[in-house]
Amino acid sequence: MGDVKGLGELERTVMEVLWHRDNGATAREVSRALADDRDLAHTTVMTVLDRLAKKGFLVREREGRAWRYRPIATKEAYVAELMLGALNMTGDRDAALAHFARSVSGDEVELLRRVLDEVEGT
Amino acid sequence: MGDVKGLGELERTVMEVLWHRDNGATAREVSRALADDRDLAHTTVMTVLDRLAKKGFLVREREGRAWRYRPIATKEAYVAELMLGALNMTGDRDAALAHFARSVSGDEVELLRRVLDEVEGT
DNA sequence: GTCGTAGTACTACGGCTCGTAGTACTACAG
DNA sequence: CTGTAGTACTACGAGCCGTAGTACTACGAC
Repeated sequence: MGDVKGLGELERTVMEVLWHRDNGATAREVSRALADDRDLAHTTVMTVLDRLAKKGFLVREREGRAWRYRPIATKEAYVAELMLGALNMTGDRDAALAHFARSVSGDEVELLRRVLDEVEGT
Repeated sequence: MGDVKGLGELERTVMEVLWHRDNGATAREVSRALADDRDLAHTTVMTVLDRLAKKGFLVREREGRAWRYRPIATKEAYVAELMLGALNMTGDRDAALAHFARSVSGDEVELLRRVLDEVEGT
């Protein structure tokens, strides 16, 4: 399992677009989606999509002459993996985990508790 | 609150050394500590320490003519902050958090539960 | 059948970070 | 006064990322 790479700003923005739609998107679609906020050359978007695919964040499959890109993991999985990556960086997972648990807000403590209960049932 | 920067490989190694001792260390001490594993010029270590200080990971204070460097945060705090950084990257903290909670091992679920209980008491 | 349009692949370049280190200067010990 | 440890400052090459151009292809419209 390779280490979880952080993504760049634009890369993350593009991932965001893909995460927001079921069924992925073509370069053109991503381009259009970003057109409102940012003024990017179409090829820029294509390059980024290509890199994301090479990095293993996207799969692409043919759709006519174009490619349709799909995220391999959900955003939540990605974030969770980043978190685990950070956690693995330490020798003392427990200490770090404890510290983390104390850093989340009250509501989230509630949420965590619920999820833990649910996991317990497994 | 700036974003949590990831550290480079060597930077982390150096932080590791500092985290492993109370009371920080001088450049020379870090140099010596690393001498076994890596063959680094002394100035390299100094540069790294300097950068870490500039990035806000270390404080330094005079000790004779030398500087003594001390981590500003504990390793656990750093890791926790990295995790929170990842978590903040998402719009849906809850979903990510839930996903994360499901990704930790059984023992850690136990640990988390204990910590949560403790927090509750606050 | 040719012309525009959308699509692809490939290449490129500048900025920033990081690993790595040299050099030049200073201050204290013997 | 000379070596040694220390500092500050500068540097350079690799890699990543934002950004994009160019050159070529395939399909639809006329």
